[in-house]
Amino acid sequence: MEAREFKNFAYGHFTKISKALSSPRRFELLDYLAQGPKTVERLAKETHMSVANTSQHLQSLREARLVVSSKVKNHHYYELADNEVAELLQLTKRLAERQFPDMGEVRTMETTAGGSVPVISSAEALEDLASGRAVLIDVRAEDEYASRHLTDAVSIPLSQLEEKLEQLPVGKKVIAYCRGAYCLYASDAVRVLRGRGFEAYRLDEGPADSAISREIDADGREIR
Amino acid sequence: MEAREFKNFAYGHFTKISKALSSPRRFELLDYLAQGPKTVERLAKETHMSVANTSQHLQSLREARLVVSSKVKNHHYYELADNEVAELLQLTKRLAERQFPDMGEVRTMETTAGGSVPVISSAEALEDLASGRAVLIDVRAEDEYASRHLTDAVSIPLSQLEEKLEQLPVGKKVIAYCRGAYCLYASDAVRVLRGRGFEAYRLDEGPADSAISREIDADGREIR
DNA sequence: TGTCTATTCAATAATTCTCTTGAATAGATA
DNA sequence: TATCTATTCAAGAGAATTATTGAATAGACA
Repeated sequence: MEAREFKNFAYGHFTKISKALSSPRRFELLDYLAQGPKTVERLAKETHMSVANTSQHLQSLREARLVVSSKVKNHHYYELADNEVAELLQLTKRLAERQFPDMGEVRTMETTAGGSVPVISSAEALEDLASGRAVLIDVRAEDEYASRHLTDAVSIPLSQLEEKLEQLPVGKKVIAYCRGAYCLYASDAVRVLRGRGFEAYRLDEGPADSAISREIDADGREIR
Repeated sequence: MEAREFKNFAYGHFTKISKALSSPRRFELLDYLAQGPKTVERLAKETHMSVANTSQHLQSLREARLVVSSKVKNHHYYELADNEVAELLQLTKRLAERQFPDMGEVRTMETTAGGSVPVISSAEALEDLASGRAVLIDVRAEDEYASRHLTDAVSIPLSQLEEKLEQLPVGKKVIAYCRGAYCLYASDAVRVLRGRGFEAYRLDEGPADSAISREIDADGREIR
Protein backbone atom coordinates (compact mmCIF):
# COMPACT_ATOMS: atom_id res chain seq x y z
CA MET A 1 0.00 0.00 0.00
CA GLU A 2 1.40 3.36 -1.03
CA ALA A 3 1.71 6.15 1.51
CA ARG A 4 -0.99 8.20 -0.22
CA GLU A 5 -3.25 5.21 -0.58
CA PHE A 6 -2.83 4.60 3.15
CA LYS A 7 -3.77 8.17 3.97
CA ASN A 8 -6.82 8.01 1.75
CA PHE A 9 -7.82 4.82 3.51
CA ALA A 10 -7.37 6.33 6.96
CA TYR A 11 -8.95 9.72 6.30
CA GLY A 12 -11.72 8.07 4.34
CA HIS A 13 -12.63 6.06 7.40
CA PHE A 14 -12.39 8.99 9.79
CA THR A 15 -14.73 10.99 7.65
CA LYS A 16 -17.29 8.21 7.48
CA ILE A 17 -18.01 9.20 11.05
CA SER A 18 -18.27 12.92 10.42
CA LYS A 19 -20.17 12.47 7.16
CA ALA A 20 -22.80 10.56 9.07
CA LEU A 21 -23.01 13.40 11.58
CA SER A 22 -23.13 16.07 8.92
CA SER A 23 -26.83 16.01 8.13
CA PRO A 24 -29.13 17.94 10.49
CA ARG A 25 -31.70 15.15 10.24
CA ARG A 26 -29.25 12.48 11.24
CA PHE A 27 -27.83 14.59 14.03
CA GLU A 28 -31.33 14.99 15.36
CA LEU A 29 -31.96 11.25 15.16
CA LEU A 30 -28.79 10.56 17.10
CA ASP A 31 -29.77 13.16 19.64
CA TYR A 32 -33.03 11.33 20.28
CA LEU A 33 -31.24 8.00 20.38
CA ALA A 34 -28.98 9.41 23.10
CA GLN A 35 -32.10 9.21 25.29
CA GLY A 36 -32.40 5.46 24.75
CA PRO A 37 -33.36 2.86 22.13
CA LYS A 38 -36.28 3.68 19.86
CA THR A 39 -38.11 2.17 16.91
CA VAL A 40 -38.04 3.61 13.40
CA GLU A 41 -41.67 4.62 13.67
CA ARG A 42 -41.16 6.46 16.93
CA LEU A 43 -38.16 8.33 15.59
CA ALA A 44 -40.09 9.27 12.46
CA LYS A 45 -42.90 10.66 14.57
CA GLU A 46 -40.63 12.64 16.86
CA THR A 47 -38.61 14.18 14.06
CA HIS A 48 -41.61 14.71 11.75
CA MET A 49 -39.92 12.81 8.94
CA SER A 50 -41.37 10.14 6.69
CA VAL A 51 -40.73 6.60 7.85
CA ALA A 52 -38.88 5.76 4.63
CA ASN A 53 -36.57 8.70 5.00
CA THR A 54 -35.97 7.93 8.67
CA SER A 55 -35.13 4.33 7.83
CA GLN A 56 -32.74 5.44 5.13
CA HIS A 57 -30.91 7.81 7.47
CA LEU A 58 -30.73 5.15 10.14
CA GLN A 59 -29.14 2.84 7.66
CA SER A 60 -26.44 5.27 6.75
CA LEU A 61 -25.85 5.76 10.46
CA ARG A 62 -25.52 2.03 10.83
CA GLU A 63 -23.05 1.87 7.97
CA ALA A 64 -20.98 4.49 9.77
CA ARG A 65 -21.22 2.27 12.87
CA LEU A 66 -22.79 4.99 14.96
CA VAL A 67 -25.92 2.98 15.73
CA VAL A 68 -26.82 -0.68 16.03
CA SER A 69 -30.23 -2.26 15.64
CA SER A 70 -31.96 -5.27 17.10
CA LYS A 71 -35.25 -6.89 16.35
CA VAL A 72 -38.07 -7.48 18.82
CA LYS A 73 -41.29 -8.92 17.37
CA ASN A 74 -41.64 -6.91 14.20
CA HIS A 75 -40.13 -3.73 15.55
CA HIS A 76 -36.56 -2.75 14.90
CA TYR A 77 -34.96 -0.98 17.81
CA TYR A 78 -32.07 1.35 17.09
CA GLU A 79 -29.60 2.62 19.67
CA LEU A 80 -26.21 4.31 19.84
CA ALA A 81 -23.39 1.90 19.06
CA ASP A 82 -21.05 3.22 21.71
CA ASN A 83 -20.99 5.71 24.53
CA GLU A 84 -18.32 7.64 22.64
CA VAL A 85 -20.96 8.52 20.06
CA ALA A 86 -22.83 10.45 22.74
CA GLU A 87 -19.56 12.13 23.70
CA LEU A 88 -19.00 13.11 20.10
CA LEU A 89 -22.46 14.68 19.92
CA GLN A 90 -21.84 16.57 23.11
CA LEU A 91 -18.44 17.83 22.10
CA THR A 92 -19.77 18.98 18.75
CA LYS A 93 -22.63 20.84 20.42
CA ARG A 94 -20.33 22.47 22.92
CA LEU A 95 -17.93 23.56 20.22
CA ALA A 96 -20.74 24.95 18.06
CA GLU A 97 -22.13 26.90 20.96
CA ARG A 98 -18.74 28.28 21.84
CA GLN A 99 -17.78 29.27 18.30
CA PHE A 100 -21.15 30.66 17.25
CA PRO A 101 -22.06 32.96 20.11
CA ASP A 102 -25.49 33.76 18.66
CA MET A 103 -26.42 30.11 19.22
CA GLY A 104 -26.37 30.46 22.97
CA GLU A 105 -28.39 33.65 22.72
CA VAL A 106 -31.06 32.12 20.55
CA ARG A 107 -31.22 29.12 22.84
CA THR A 108 -31.87 31.11 26.00
CA MET A 109 -34.29 33.32 24.10
CA GLU A 110 -36.19 30.29 22.91
CA THR A 111 -36.15 28.18 26.06
CA THR A 112 -37.30 31.10 28.14
CA ALA A 113 -39.78 32.45 25.59
CA GLY A 114 -43.24 32.94 27.07
CA GLY A 115 -41.57 34.28 30.21
CA SER A 116 -41.12 32.85 33.69
CA VAL A 117 -38.57 30.14 33.01
CA PRO A 118 -35.73 30.64 35.49
CA VAL A 119 -32.80 28.32 34.98
CA ILE A 120 -30.90 26.70 37.81
CA SER A 121 -27.28 25.59 37.63
CA SER A 122 -26.48 21.96 38.31
CA ALA A 123 -24.26 22.92 41.25
CA GLU A 124 -27.05 24.84 42.93
CA ALA A 125 -29.54 22.12 42.06
CA LEU A 126 -27.35 19.52 43.72
CA GLU A 127 -27.24 21.52 46.94
CA ASP A 128 -30.98 22.05 46.99
CA LEU A 129 -31.62 18.38 46.33
CA ALA A 130 -29.18 17.23 48.99
CA SER A 131 -30.71 19.46 51.62
CA GLY A 132 -34.24 18.45 50.72
CA ARG A 133 -35.25 21.95 49.65
CA ALA A 134 -36.10 20.76 46.14
CA VAL A 135 -37.43 17.85 44.12
CA LEU A 136 -36.22 16.82 40.69
CA ILE A 137 -38.63 15.79 37.94
CA ASP A 138 -37.89 14.16 34.59
CA VAL A 139 -40.50 15.35 32.10
CA ARG A 140 -39.44 13.15 29.17
CA ALA A 141 -41.37 10.10 28.00
CA GLU A 142 -41.51 7.20 30.44
CA ASP A 143 -39.29 4.88 28.45
CA GLU A 144 -36.60 7.51 28.20
CA TYR A 145 -36.66 7.83 31.98
CA ALA A 146 -36.54 4.04 32.24
CA SER A 147 -33.53 3.77 30.00
CA ARG A 148 -31.47 6.29 31.94
CA HIS A 149 -32.16 9.16 34.30
CA LEU A 150 -30.58 11.39 36.89
CA THR A 151 -30.31 10.11 40.46
CA ASP A 152 -33.35 10.82 42.64
CA ALA A 153 -35.40 12.11 39.71
CA VAL A 154 -39.11 11.29 39.58
CA SER A 155 -40.70 10.56 36.21
CA ILE A 156 -43.56 12.90 35.31
CA PRO A 157 -43.89 13.06 31.51
CA LEU A 158 -44.98 16.48 30.32
CA SER A 159 -48.20 15.04 28.93
CA GLN A 160 -49.21 13.85 32.42
CA LEU A 161 -48.02 16.86 34.34
CA GLU A 162 -51.44 18.43 34.96
CA GLU A 163 -52.92 15.24 36.42
CA LYS A 164 -49.92 14.47 38.60
CA LEU A 165 -49.56 17.88 40.19
CA GLU A 166 -50.70 16.54 43.56
CA GLN A 167 -47.64 14.27 43.70
CA LEU A 168 -45.49 17.36 44.04
CA PRO A 169 -44.69 18.72 47.49
CA VAL A 170 -46.01 22.21 48.19
CA GLY A 171 -43.42 24.66 49.49
CA LYS A 172 -40.42 23.03 47.83
CA LYS A 173 -38.62 24.05 44.69
CA VAL A 174 -39.42 21.90 41.67
CA ILE A 175 -36.54 21.38 39.23
CA ALA A 176 -37.46 20.04 35.80
CA TYR A 177 -35.19 18.60 33.12
CA CYS A 178 -35.71 17.00 29.75
CA ARG A 179 -33.39 15.89 26.94
CA GLY A 180 -30.93 18.70 27.24
CA ALA A 181 -30.39 22.34 26.60
CA TYR A 182 -32.10 22.24 23.19
CA CYS A 183 -35.26 20.45 24.28
CA LEU A 184 -38.27 22.58 25.13
CA TYR A 185 -40.23 20.20 27.38
CA ALA A 186 -38.68 21.36 30.63
CA SER A 187 -39.51 24.97 29.83
CA ASP A 188 -43.11 24.06 29.13
CA ALA A 189 -43.25 22.20 32.41
CA VAL A 190 -41.84 25.14 34.34
CA ARG A 191 -44.44 27.49 32.87
CA VAL A 192 -47.26 25.13 33.81
CA LEU A 193 -45.88 24.72 37.33
CA ARG A 194 -45.33 28.44 37.84
CA GLY A 195 -48.94 28.99 36.69
CA ARG A 196 -50.01 26.72 39.56
CA GLY A 197 -47.98 28.53 42.15
CA PHE A 198 -44.90 26.31 42.31
CA GLU A 199 -41.39 27.72 42.55
CA ALA A 200 -40.17 25.88 39.46
CA TYR A 201 -36.83 25.94 37.68
CA ARG A 202 -35.40 24.46 34.55
CA LEU A 203 -32.17 22.47 34.84
CA ASP A 204 -29.94 23.52 31.98
CA GLU A 205 -28.94 19.98 31.07
CA GLY A 206 -30.22 16.56 30.21
CA PRO A 207 -29.11 13.12 31.37
CA ALA A 208 -26.96 12.64 28.26
CA ASP A 209 -24.92 15.68 29.24
CA SER A 210 -24.60 14.38 32.75
CA ALA A 211 -22.60 17.14 34.36
CA ILE A 212 -24.86 16.70 37.36
CA SER A 213 -24.06 13.91 39.76
CA ARG A 214 -24.76 10.40 38.60
CA GLU A 215 -27.23 8.70 36.35
CA ILE A 216 -29.11 5.47 36.70
CA ASP A 217 -29.46 3.05 33.83
CA ALA A 218 -32.28 0.71 32.90
CA ASP A 219 -31.17 -1.94 35.41
CA GLY A 220 -31.03 0.49 38.28
CA ARG A 221 -27.25 0.59 38.26
CA GLU A 222 -25.34 3.80 38.59
CA ILE A 223 -23.45 4.90 35.53
CA ARG A 224 -19.91 6.23 35.75
CA MET B 1 -39.53 31.39 16.42
CA GLU B 2 -41.43 28.15 16.01
CA ALA B 3 -40.23 25.00 17.72
CA ARG B 4 -39.32 23.35 14.42
CA GLU B 5 -37.61 26.49 13.18
CA PHE B 6 -35.60 26.53 16.39
CA LYS B 7 -34.53 22.91 15.92
CA ASN B 8 -33.52 23.56 12.35
CA PHE B 9 -31.48 26.50 13.55
CA ALA B 10 -29.78 24.48 16.26
CA TYR B 11 -29.11 21.31 14.29
CA GLY B 12 -28.09 23.37 11.29
CA HIS B 13 -25.37 24.96 13.39
CA PHE B 14 -24.22 21.69 14.95
CA THR B 15 -23.81 20.15 11.56
CA LYS B 16 -21.76 23.04 10.25
CA ILE B 17 -19.04 21.58 12.42
CA SER B 18 -19.41 18.01 11.24
CA LYS B 19 -19.91 19.03 7.60
CA ALA B 20 -16.57 20.78 7.74
CA LEU B 21 -14.98 17.60 9.13
CA SER B 22 -16.68 15.37 6.61
CA SER B 23 -14.26 15.75 3.71
CA PRO B 24 -11.11 13.61 3.84
CA ARG B 25 -9.09 16.54 2.47
CA ARG B 26 -10.28 18.91 5.15
CA PHE B 27 -9.78 16.34 7.87
CA GLU B 28 -6.23 15.93 6.68
CA LEU B 29 -5.67 19.69 6.68
CA LEU B 30 -6.92 19.92 10.25
CA ASP B 31 -4.72 17.03 11.22
CA TYR B 32 -1.68 18.92 9.96
CA LEU B 33 -2.85 22.10 11.64
CA ALA B 34 -3.01 20.19 14.93
CA GLN B 35 0.83 20.24 14.71
CA GLY B 36 0.91 24.02 14.67
CA PRO B 37 0.15 27.04 12.45
CA LYS B 38 1.00 26.73 8.78
CA THR B 39 0.69 28.75 5.59
CA VAL B 40 -1.58 27.82 2.69
CA GLU B 41 1.39 26.98 0.54
CA ARG B 42 2.91 24.66 3.09
CA LEU B 43 -0.36 22.85 3.62
CA ALA B 44 -0.84 22.48 -0.11
CA LYS B 45 2.61 20.94 -0.42
CA GLU B 46 2.14 18.53 2.46
CA THR B 47 -1.25 17.31 1.30
CA HIS B 48 -0.36 17.29 -2.39
CA MET B 49 -3.31 19.48 -3.24
CA SER B 50 -3.43 22.53 -5.49
CA VAL B 51 -3.05 25.82 -3.66
CA ALA B 52 -6.44 27.02 -4.89
CA ASN B 53 -8.16 23.92 -3.60
CA THR B 54 -6.35 24.14 -0.29
CA SER B 55 -7.36 27.74 0.09
CA GLN B 56 -10.95 26.90 -0.69
CA HIS B 57 -11.07 24.15 1.91
CA LEU B 58 -9.43 26.39 4.47
CA GLN B 59 -12.08 28.93 3.86
CA SER B 60 -14.89 26.52 4.46
CA LEU B 61 -13.09 25.47 7.63
CA ARG B 62 -12.94 29.10 8.67
CA GLU B 63 -16.64 29.53 8.01
CA ALA B 64 -17.28 26.58 10.28
CA ARG B 65 -15.07 28.34 12.86
CA LEU B 66 -12.68 25.43 13.11
CA VAL B 67 -9.65 27.46 12.07
CA VAL B 68 -8.58 31.08 12.29
CA SER B 69 -6.08 32.89 10.11
CA SER B 70 -3.67 35.72 10.61
CA LYS B 71 -1.46 37.61 8.25
CA VAL B 72 2.31 37.99 8.53
CA LYS B 73 3.98 39.79 5.65
CA ASN B 74 2.28 38.29 2.66
CA HIS B 75 1.75 34.87 4.16
CA HIS B 76 -1.53 33.80 5.70
CA TYR B 77 -1.08 31.54 8.68
CA TYR B 78 -3.90 29.21 9.56
CA GLU B 79 -4.31 27.45 12.89
CA LEU B 80 -6.94 25.56 14.87
CA ALA B 81 -9.52 27.91 16.35
CA ASP B 82 -9.77 26.10 19.64
CA ASN B 83 -8.21 23.23 21.48
CA GLU B 84 -11.57 21.46 21.40
CA VAL B 85 -11.13 21.10 17.66
CA ALA B 86 -8.11 18.90 18.28
CA GLU B 87 -10.16 16.93 20.81
CA LEU B 88 -12.87 16.46 18.24
CA LEU B 89 -10.35 15.12 15.73
CA GLN B 90 -8.96 12.75 18.29
CA LEU B 91 -12.33 11.48 19.44
CA THR B 92 -13.40 10.89 15.86
CA LYS B 93 -10.22 8.96 15.13
CA ARG B 94 -10.55 6.86 18.24
CA LEU B 95 -14.17 6.06 17.48
CA ALA B 96 -13.37 5.14 13.87
CA GLU B 97 -10.59 2.85 14.97
CA ARG B 98 -12.78 1.19 17.55
CA GLN B 99 -15.77 0.70 15.26
CA PHE B 100 -13.84 -0.37 12.17
CA PRO B 101 -11.45 -3.00 13.47
CA ASP B 102 -9.72 -3.41 10.12
CA MET B 103 -8.46 0.15 10.50
CA GLY B 104 -6.19 -0.72 13.37
CA GLU B 105 -4.89 -3.72 11.47
CA VAL B 106 -4.10 -1.77 8.35
CA ARG B 107 -2.40 0.87 10.43
CA THR B 108 -0.02 -1.50 12.18
CA MET B 109 0.59 -3.29 8.89
CA GLU B 110 1.46 -0.02 7.24
CA THR B 111 3.50 1.61 9.98
CA THR B 112 5.58 -1.52 10.43
CA ALA B 113 5.85 -2.34 6.73
CA GLY B 114 9.46 -2.82 5.64
CA GLY B 115 10.09 -4.70 8.87
CA SER B 116 11.97 -3.84 12.04
CA VAL B 117 9.67 -1.18 13.49
CA PRO B 118 8.97 -2.22 17.08
CA VAL B 119 6.48 -0.01 18.85
CA ILE B 120 6.84 1.07 22.45
CA SER B 121 3.95 1.98 24.73
CA SER B 122 3.91 5.42 26.28
CA ALA B 123 3.97 3.91 29.79
CA GLU B 124 7.12 1.94 29.08
CA ALA B 125 8.64 4.89 27.26
CA LEU B 126 8.09 7.09 30.27
CA GLU B 127 9.93 4.65 32.52
CA ASP B 128 12.84 4.32 30.16
CA LEU B 129 13.09 8.08 29.80
CA ALA B 130 12.89 8.69 33.52
CA SER B 131 15.64 6.18 34.27
CA GLY B 132 17.89 7.52 31.53
CA ARG B 133 17.85 4.29 29.55
CA ALA B 134 16.36 6.01 26.52
CA VAL B 135 16.26 9.27 24.58
CA LEU B 136 13.22 10.71 22.84
CA ILE B 137 13.46 12.29 19.40
CA ASP B 138 10.87 14.32 17.53
CA VAL B 139 11.30 13.67 13.80
CA ARG B 140 8.75 16.20 12.54
CA ALA B 141 9.68 19.48 10.90
CA GLU B 142 11.45 21.99 13.13
CA ASP B 143 8.59 24.46 13.33
CA GLU B 144 6.20 21.74 14.42
CA TYR B 145 8.58 20.88 17.23
CA ALA B 146 8.82 24.56 18.08
CA SER B 147 5.08 24.99 18.27
CA ARG B 148 4.56 22.10 20.64
CA HIS B 149 6.43 18.95 21.61
CA LEU B 150 6.73 16.29 24.26
CA THR B 151 8.79 17.01 27.35
CA ASP B 152 12.49 16.18 27.01
CA ALA B 153 12.20 15.45 23.30
CA VAL B 154 15.06 16.50 21.03
CA SER B 155 14.25 17.80 17.55
CA ILE B 156 15.80 15.79 14.74
CA PRO B 157 13.72 16.20 11.59
CA LEU B 158 13.66 13.05 9.48
CA SER B 159 15.38 14.87 6.62
CA GLN B 160 18.39 15.60 8.86
CA LEU B 161 18.52 12.27 10.63
CA GLU B 162 21.50 10.84 8.74
CA GLU B 163 23.71 13.84 9.40
CA LYS B 164 22.77 14.12 13.08
CA LEU B 165 23.31 10.50 14.01
CA GLU B 166 26.36 11.42 16.07
CA GLN B 167 24.17 13.45 18.41
CA LEU B 168 22.56 10.22 19.56
CA PRO B 169 24.04 8.33 22.53
CA VAL B 170 25.33 4.87 21.71
CA GLY B 171 23.97 2.11 23.93
CA LYS B 172 20.68 3.79 24.77
CA LYS B 173 17.28 3.12 23.32
CA VAL B 174 16.11 5.73 20.83
CA ILE B 175 12.37 6.44 20.84
CA ALA B 176 11.01 8.32 17.83
CA TYR B 177 7.64 10.00 17.41
CA CYS B 178 6.01 12.12 14.73
CA ARG B 179 2.50 13.48 14.17
CA GLY B 180 0.65 10.53 15.51
CA ALA B 181 -0.38 7.00 14.80
CA TYR B 182 -1.15 7.68 11.13
CA CYS B 183 2.08 9.47 10.28
CA LEU B 184 4.86 7.40 8.76
CA TYR B 185 7.91 9.56 9.62
CA ALA B 186 8.68 7.83 12.91
CA SER B 187 8.64 4.43 11.23
CA ASP B 188 11.07 5.64 8.58
CA ALA B 189 13.31 7.01 11.30
CA VAL B 190 13.27 3.74 13.22
CA ARG B 191 14.28 1.80 10.11
CA VAL B 192 17.18 4.14 9.44
CA LEU B 193 18.31 3.95 13.06
CA ARG B 194 18.06 0.17 13.23
CA GLY B 195 20.10 0.01 10.03
CA ARG B 196 22.84 1.89 11.90
CA GLY B 197 22.77 -0.40 14.89
CA PHE B 198 20.58 1.62 17.25
CA GLU B 199 17.93 -0.02 19.42
CA ALA B 200 15.15 2.17 18.06
CA TYR B 201 11.42 2.18 18.77
CA ARG B 202 8.42 4.02 17.49
CA LEU B 203 6.18 5.74 20.01
CA ASP B 204 2.62 5.00 19.01
CA GLU B 205 1.41 8.57 19.50
CA GLY B 206 2.03 12.14 18.56
CA PRO B 207 2.04 15.31 20.65
CA ALA B 208 -1.55 16.13 19.66
CA ASP B 209 -2.69 12.85 21.22
CA SER B 210 -0.69 13.59 24.33
CA ALA B 211 -1.35 10.49 26.35
CA ILE B 212 2.30 10.62 27.31
CA SER B 213 3.34 12.95 30.08
CA ARG B 214 3.31 16.62 29.30
CA GLU B 215 3.88 18.80 26.30
CA ILE B 216 5.71 22.05 25.89
CA ASP B 217 4.33 24.89 23.82
CA ALA B 218 6.08 27.52 21.74
CA ASP B 219 6.88 29.69 24.76
CA GLY B 220 8.44 26.84 26.68
CA ARG B 221 5.48 26.54 29.00
CA GLU B 222 4.04 23.17 29.92
CA ILE B 223 0.60 22.45 28.58
CA ARG B 224 -2.10 20.88 30.74
C1' DT C 1 7.09 52.84 -10.13
C1' DG C 2 6.93 47.98 -11.84
C1' DT C 3 7.46 43.13 -10.86
C1' DC C 4 6.97 39.19 -8.10
C1' DT C 5 4.69 36.23 -4.83
C1' DA C 6 0.98 34.34 -2.01
C1' DT C 7 -3.59 34.00 -1.75
C1' DT C 8 -8.31 34.36 -3.06
C1' DC C 9 -12.18 34.58 -6.32
C1' DA C 10 -15.25 32.87 -10.07
C1' DA C 11 -16.96 29.54 -13.31
C1' DT C 12 -17.41 24.83 -14.55
C1' DA C 13 -18.19 19.71 -14.92
C1' DA C 14 -18.40 15.54 -12.28
C1' DT C 15 -19.92 13.53 -8.38
C1' DT C 16 -22.54 12.82 -4.28
C1' DC C 17 -26.44 13.66 -1.10
C1' DT C 18 -31.37 14.40 0.12
C1' DC C 19 -36.12 13.66 0.00
C1' DT C 20 -40.13 11.76 -2.21
C1' DT C 21 -42.79 8.14 -4.08
C1' DG C 22 -44.37 3.58 -4.61
C1' DA C 23 -43.35 -1.17 -4.43
C1' DA C 24 -41.35 -5.26 -1.88
C1' DT C 25 -40.41 -8.00 2.23
C1' DA C 26 -40.99 -10.38 6.40
C1' DG C 27 -42.99 -11.29 10.59
C1' DA C 28 -47.35 -11.10 13.52
C1' DT C 29 -52.14 -11.79 13.95
C1' DA C 30 -56.65 -13.47 12.82
C1' DT D 1 -54.43 -19.34 4.82
C1' DA D 2 -55.09 -14.26 4.21
C1' DT D 3 -54.28 -9.76 6.15
C1' DC D 4 -52.01 -6.33 8.54
C1' DT D 5 -48.01 -3.77 10.17
C1' DA D 6 -43.29 -2.19 10.38
C1' DT D 7 -39.53 -1.68 7.82
C1' DT D 8 -36.62 -1.66 3.83
C1' DC D 9 -35.57 -1.26 -1.10
C1' DA D 10 -35.29 1.11 -5.67
C1' DA D 11 -35.62 4.91 -8.77
C1' DG D 12 -35.56 9.72 -9.83
C1' DA D 13 -35.54 14.99 -9.52
C1' DG D 14 -33.27 18.66 -7.31
C1' DA D 15 -29.65 20.51 -4.51
C1' DA D 16 -25.10 20.69 -2.68
C1' DT D 17 -20.10 19.53 -2.79
C1' DT D 18 -15.56 18.70 -4.98
C1' DA D 19 -11.50 19.57 -7.75
C1' DT D 20 -9.89 22.12 -11.71
C1' DT D 21 -8.75 26.06 -14.24
C1' DG D 22 -7.57 30.72 -15.06
C1' DA D 23 -8.10 35.41 -13.67
C1' DA D 24 -7.91 38.99 -9.91
C1' DT D 25 -6.05 41.08 -5.73
C1' DA D 26 -2.91 42.83 -2.48
C1' DG D 27 1.24 43.24 -0.29
C1' DA D 28 6.61 42.88 -0.59
C1' DC D 29 10.69 44.12 -2.76
C1' DA D 30 13.75 46.19 -6.10
